[in-house]
Amino acid sequence: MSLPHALLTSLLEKPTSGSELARRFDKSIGYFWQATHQQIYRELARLEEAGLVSSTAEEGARGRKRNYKVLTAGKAELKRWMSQPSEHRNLRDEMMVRVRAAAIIGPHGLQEDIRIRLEHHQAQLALYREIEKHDFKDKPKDPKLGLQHLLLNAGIEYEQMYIDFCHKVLKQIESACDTRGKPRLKRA
Amino acid sequence: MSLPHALLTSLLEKPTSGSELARRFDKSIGYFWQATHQQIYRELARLEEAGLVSSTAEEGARGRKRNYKVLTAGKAELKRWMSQPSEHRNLRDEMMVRVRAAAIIGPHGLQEDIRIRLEHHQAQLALYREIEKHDFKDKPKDPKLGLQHLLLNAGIEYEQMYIDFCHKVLKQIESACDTRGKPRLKRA
DNA sequence: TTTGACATGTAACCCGTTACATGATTTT
DNA sequence: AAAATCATGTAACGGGTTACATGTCAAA
Repeated sequence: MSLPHALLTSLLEKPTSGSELARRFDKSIGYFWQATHQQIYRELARLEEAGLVSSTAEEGARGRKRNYKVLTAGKAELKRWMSQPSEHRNLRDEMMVRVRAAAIIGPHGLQEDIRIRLEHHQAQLALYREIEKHDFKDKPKDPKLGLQHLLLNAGIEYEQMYIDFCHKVLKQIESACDTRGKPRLKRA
Repeated sequence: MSLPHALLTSLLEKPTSGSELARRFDKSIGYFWQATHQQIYRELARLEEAGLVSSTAEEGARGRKRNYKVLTAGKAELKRWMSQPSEHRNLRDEMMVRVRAAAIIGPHGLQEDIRIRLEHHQAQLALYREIEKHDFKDKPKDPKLGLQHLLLNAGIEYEQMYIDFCHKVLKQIESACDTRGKPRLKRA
């Protein structure tokens, strides 16, 4: 249940509207926690209902921009949440399942899929590096930015790892095909 | 939608019952795709309904062990799925959200949380290494195991990366406290 | 034969997703 | 003023999770 707290964090940094939050979620926090605008609106309504945030707009002002800001209770809730043990989420990656399947029944076109993923992760890596250059390289050691820089670096390392993994799998599939002339298929 | 295909893969490797699959999912495939026994039973029922697997048990034999095996159509479906582009899942990690929050309102007990996570990931890493020693070290280069070894290594590298990240964050928080005597808090 | 563990199943809930609708605002 | 766009919202669905229920089998 991180979404409300991600929103609180984002609103604490700078009060804004739901649509703006949705856009901001494509960056920064969005690298580790994504949300569609429907989720965000739903959650903002709940947060307001719970008295954790307030918005500048009368009831039922559909279509008009609402500006949200965090109330004291909201900040308190965020602190409370921070001091609780976080829920652990395991890795969950469809491609890994496919690699496992390929180990059983052969590649069956997995290479193409991996190449697509490779492109995506390479693009993501390039984006992160661009952000790093733009946001962190000039300010040598602002301690306020330290944690955010660590987050960005975690993203960078993750992408590098993923890219590396893709290359290894491609190489492995290729070499297995070379040795045996053909991907291993147990005939049904 | 990987669960049915993960089940097909697992059943192709060795036909078994739902409960056994649930147990096996705690290992191997389970490192990258988890499922509770309810999900597994639900999905097995669907797969049988769709004619992709068959089970040894008359209708409505509740409580009695059912042995599932993959039918030809099931294997075909798995191959079809493998040649389709896979869905991309972004990272989604609650701890990262907390680190981001800590960058805004200060640590607030985050360190303790990180230490718990550290222990977990260290234990996971140790487990993976144990598996590697047990399953892969003696068989130097069985090409059939190549992909599975790569998967295991991906898990190992991921855990190492996560552990490393935790250490960095702890260090950063600590040093920030040293410099300023106290974690930076904007008073409400 | 009763107890307890095991195997399967039912039900309800919440989050995340998708499709779409409606009110406001800006552009032409 | 009509059209396009923006901001917010409603509704429905599916996967994943949790709690619990029921039937089977083996051990005491």
